[in-house]
Amino acid sequence: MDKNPENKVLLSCSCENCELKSLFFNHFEKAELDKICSDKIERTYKKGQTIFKQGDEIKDFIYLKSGLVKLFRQTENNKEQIIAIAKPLDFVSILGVFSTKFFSYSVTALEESVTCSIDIKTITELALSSSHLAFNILEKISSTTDRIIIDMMNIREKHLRGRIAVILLQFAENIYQKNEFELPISRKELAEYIGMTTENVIRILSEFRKDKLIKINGKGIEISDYLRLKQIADFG
Amino acid sequence: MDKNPENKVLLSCSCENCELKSLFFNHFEKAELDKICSDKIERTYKKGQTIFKQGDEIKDFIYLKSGLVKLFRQTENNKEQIIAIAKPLDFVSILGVFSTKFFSYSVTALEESVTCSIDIKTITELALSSSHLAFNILEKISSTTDRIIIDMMNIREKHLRGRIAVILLQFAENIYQKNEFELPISRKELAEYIGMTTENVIRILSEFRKDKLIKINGKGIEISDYLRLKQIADFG
DNA sequence: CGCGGCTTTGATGTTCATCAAGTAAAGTGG
DNA sequence: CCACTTTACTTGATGAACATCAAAGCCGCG
Repeated sequence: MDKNPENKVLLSCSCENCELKSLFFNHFEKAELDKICSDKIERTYKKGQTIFKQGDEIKDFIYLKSGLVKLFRQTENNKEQIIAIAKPLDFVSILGVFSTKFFSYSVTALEESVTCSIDIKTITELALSSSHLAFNILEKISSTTDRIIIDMMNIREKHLRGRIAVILLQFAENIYQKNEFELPISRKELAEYIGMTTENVIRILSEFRKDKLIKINGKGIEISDYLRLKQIADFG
Repeated sequence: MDKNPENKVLLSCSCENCELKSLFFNHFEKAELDKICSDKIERTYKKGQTIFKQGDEIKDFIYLKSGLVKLFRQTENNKEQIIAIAKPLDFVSILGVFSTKFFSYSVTALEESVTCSIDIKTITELALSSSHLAFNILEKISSTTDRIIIDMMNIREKHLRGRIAVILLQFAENIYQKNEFELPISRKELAEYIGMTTENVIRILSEFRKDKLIKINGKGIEISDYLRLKQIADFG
């Protein structure tokens, strides 16, 4: 490639300010950074828009710059299951991204979101030429999928009240870092996330409200009694 | 390949014949192979023996040369959950192996098994110096954890009969490649694997026997009506 | 407007866990 | 090797947890 004045190139593609860079690109050679910078594509999605669909060919390696998205899959019986919710700086393409040709799940935006895509061939080539990059990707993808597995096993052993409590605390602690937040998903999606029915999600949220554990205002949730909710989450 | 006098060194540590080598060590430099060869430790475990325990420090990168092992974890409520069953050439250290200091799960042998361990520092150094190795480990670990996630989600949406059917077919197809096999785990462990009670595992196995889907002889299972079992597994 | 999707509550039935009790098998120490 | 203990296996009865069905109010959107 031709050598443009370096500053200009970097600034023009805005990678210089990308928070993700510090996360795992910190071992990059200048040349690699330039390559990614010139190849990467930023895309903005409105709430509800599809980023990719189950069955789509895997062309890009994608991560989330800002916003919130859900990863979900369609079962044989045509029901949807939410696999995970990704927040800024999470990788969105995790499952099978380097080992299969097609996505086994879909991703849609839960709020206005910005993704950054790098051609899968480019990132593969770079990973094959930079062991640090490969290793950092390995670390990041592994810890993400590990988290998913452990969370799923934790949820599985709990009764419905425990599941709801766990998921509310997850939103409060992991995603919003606040005791008061707007649920980014519907009751139906909540049900698909933790393996129960919509009706029971609603019923148990109402119970929690009556028991003064939380306040509900549509999608707005406020955790009023953190300790008791925590107890229920841990099995009470 | 190259038939030089150094073959002797390779033969002496027996890596030459290790099937795993072809799986992901195929890009190794000679020096790397020698390093692994001299550092690796093979260990034999009898049925029931512990390979490592939840909470142990992660000192080694471990894969299974022969035999069969179970990966399981202890929940807060002191119950055991089986995460996966690993067969020869599977990695045994998958969750958190490069991102945490302590194992979040235990591994025990279900039958006489041989593992090969490589010091975690050694493999990390090698991965950091060989992008091919790092990339191959990434591919292998990812596809293993992906498989676990998808299987868990498939199991979750099924009724108990479907779960048992799925798991029996998994043993027949993935592990033994035979319609007749000895269950390597107890009814209790089967229950811990697919999230149900021991009693119901037994009940449903008995139902399947009465319905002439399978034959049971203690731990011996024979699948008599593959098609109907498959239908139940896929939801029938 | 009215339509479809989301939400809510109640009533009903099914699936499943729990409890109990007995048999078989497998490990243990004298 | 046998008595002993423990662990695994099995079946039935019961009740709790949960899904399903039904009906009505709500909200956003074309």
